[in-house]
Amino acid sequence: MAADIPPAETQPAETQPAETQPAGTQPTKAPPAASRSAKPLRADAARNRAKVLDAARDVFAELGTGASTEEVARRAGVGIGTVFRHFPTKESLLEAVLGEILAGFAEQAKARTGAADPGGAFFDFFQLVVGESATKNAVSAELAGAGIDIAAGRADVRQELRGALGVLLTRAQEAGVVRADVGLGEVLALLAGTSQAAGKLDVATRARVLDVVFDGLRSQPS
Amino acid sequence: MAADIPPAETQPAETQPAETQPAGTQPTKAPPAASRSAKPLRADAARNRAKVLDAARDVFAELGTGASTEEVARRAGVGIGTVFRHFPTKESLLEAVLGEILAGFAEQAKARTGAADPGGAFFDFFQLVVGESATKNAVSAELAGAGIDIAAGRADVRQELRGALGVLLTRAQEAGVVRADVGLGEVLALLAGTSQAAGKLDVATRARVLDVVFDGLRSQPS
DNA sequence: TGACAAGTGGAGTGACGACTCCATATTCTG
DNA sequence: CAGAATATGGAGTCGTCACTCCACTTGTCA
Repeated sequence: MAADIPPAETQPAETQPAETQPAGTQPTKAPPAASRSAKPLRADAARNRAKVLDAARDVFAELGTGASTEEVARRAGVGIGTVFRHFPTKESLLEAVLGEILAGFAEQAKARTGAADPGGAFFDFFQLVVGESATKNAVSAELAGAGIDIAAGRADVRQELRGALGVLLTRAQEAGVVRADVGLGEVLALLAGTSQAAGKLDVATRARVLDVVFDGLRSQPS
Repeated sequence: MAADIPPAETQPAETQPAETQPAGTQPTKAPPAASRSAKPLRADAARNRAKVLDAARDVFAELGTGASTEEVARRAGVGIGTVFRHFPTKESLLEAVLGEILAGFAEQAKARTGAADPGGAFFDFFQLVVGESATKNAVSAELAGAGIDIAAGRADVRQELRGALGVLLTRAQEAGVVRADVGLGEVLALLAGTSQAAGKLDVATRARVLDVVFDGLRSQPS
């Protein structure tokens, strides 16, 4: 479960190299990157784009989303002009970063949809997200807060996440592990809130908080 | 002190959009809180200070803490100079607003410390804070997030809140209603996280989220 | 009531941030 | 390898914001 979010894969021009999809992932929404229609992007350009995205993730995580674009450029080792060439707006940069993070989560969720132990898969994923968010602090704060609206452009990614998490949740409920009266909305809220709070907690406290939330989510005997 | 808890708010919500108030408007809480020891403060000055604080609360709640000081001045119906006379720094303004909110919570918590039903008092307070925060949205986001550090100056108020909540928690635990293995830190994190998440939830979902958290906090039979 | 301290408003200042422009550099194509 | 297409960096523009300054108004007190 120590699966990191792969920071690689910045170039969306290709379809998933390999997907661990044990069962029934329909090609319904198959081409996720299809809409990136136009240009092949020159080699150095692609490289720089990736550098910027990487730097942006770090900078925003560290300094908050209020960090200046210039700081991102500096950290990426490129000029501001380059940053703006790839992301015409600071907002679009934020959106891209957020999108990448969400995509990572979505992938992790999907990888678990076929797990033998639905309850374990659900809680495991929940914990993973909270853990990740604790590190990426500021970004996830934004993720949990207003930032998620900013990322409205990545509606596709959000849908993907919601879908996968929905499956995880349903299966866990069908297995009788998670109480039946919570929906995706509640789980997402809990996930966001817990992630948000986890950021400034030590591991032990975080574990106890998670324990409380998990207990609340479990099917009650009564 | 074991009196009834008035459903009253932290502050009477007499929000009026008008900026130039007609004669006969009672400013909320003319003499600012308490222990403002030093200066006698002229009558109109006190009035303006209150207007600014009020406006600031609204503005920051509505537009986020990024809202400009000028907007606060406008909303309060005073000049920017006046705002800065009372709060020499934007940060100090934020601090004052946050301090007021926290003080309100602390008061509510204290009012419940002697309640006959410790469990009820604890959960009731928790719910109250979450509900308030949902309205005051942006401010509480800040409260839950980095903003709480900004308000470091109001350490006294924070301590007060912690103290009162601590009593509430302990009593609820002694009554066997709340599980014994959570501490103030966990509760505060849960409170902050839930408040944060509650902001953009409809009432029904919010209620269900609270239900989950409360169940998690309750003493487990196992 | 008059005089003085306290308070006020808002134009002005300096800093900083997002975003533009373009001369120059790098990659690609035939 | 030449030329076209693309991409780059960073100085410069424009707007906004926190905060200052001070001529003027208002409250207070003898």
